[in-house]
Amino acid sequence: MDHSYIDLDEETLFIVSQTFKALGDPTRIRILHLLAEKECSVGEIVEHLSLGQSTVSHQLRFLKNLRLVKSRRAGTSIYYSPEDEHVLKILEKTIQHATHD
Amino acid sequence: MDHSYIDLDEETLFIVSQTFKALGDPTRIRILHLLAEKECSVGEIVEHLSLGQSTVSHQLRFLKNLRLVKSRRAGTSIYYSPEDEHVLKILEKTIQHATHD
DNA sequence: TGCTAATATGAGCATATGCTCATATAAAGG
DNA sequence: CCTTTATATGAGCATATGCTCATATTAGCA
Repeated sequence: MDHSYIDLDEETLFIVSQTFKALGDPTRIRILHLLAEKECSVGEIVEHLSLGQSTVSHQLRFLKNLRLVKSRRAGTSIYYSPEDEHVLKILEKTIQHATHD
Repeated sequence: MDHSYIDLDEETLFIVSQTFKALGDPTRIRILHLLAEKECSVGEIVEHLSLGQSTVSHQLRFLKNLRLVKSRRAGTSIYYSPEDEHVLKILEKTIQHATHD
């Protein structure tokens, strides 16, 4: 029997699974897809997507911890935008794929 | 305020999130990554990845329901291989991305 | 037809996830 | 400073997820 297959190391596995987990939730997909179109404040996300303020804040923290979004302050508002181009492209391509099939 | 943004429809959201959820688990990533290299029977997956037989069977059913893998019978063994090229490419690219950075 | 090997399935359990409610923090303006 | 507006955070709860154990199913073979 052949045992030459080299498994993925634990760190790679962790990074990759975390990344896809981030994309595996409808709320986060909606947020990222919106931010792909334009930078938004928390309040704008809440309005556009009809979500609770707390929900959005929690999910943004999640996405920020994974460096998928970044933020900047403008007065009392905080504006979010995508940070990881690679992940964003994957998301948008998969949405295209799901839509046009 | 501008409300012209068009949200993703529910079905697209479901398909996309399900797809990424499938890739969001280390065990399934390992299985798919192995199958990307070569078609394997359930027993071979169990051996290569040191997983429980039941665990592998359950995850394969999950992946098959999403049409990410297909199977063929050969005697008492059942051989699995990837079915969705698009998803497989995304996985492999993301692994590359995580590895070489 | 029994027996064995390979795979599938269901129940049960522990942990993870995502939401809501309430409250905390932070900045701007009077 | 004090209030208002915007955002963040923590606790609690319901559901989802992934594993293990036991058992069922299926195909090959004596």
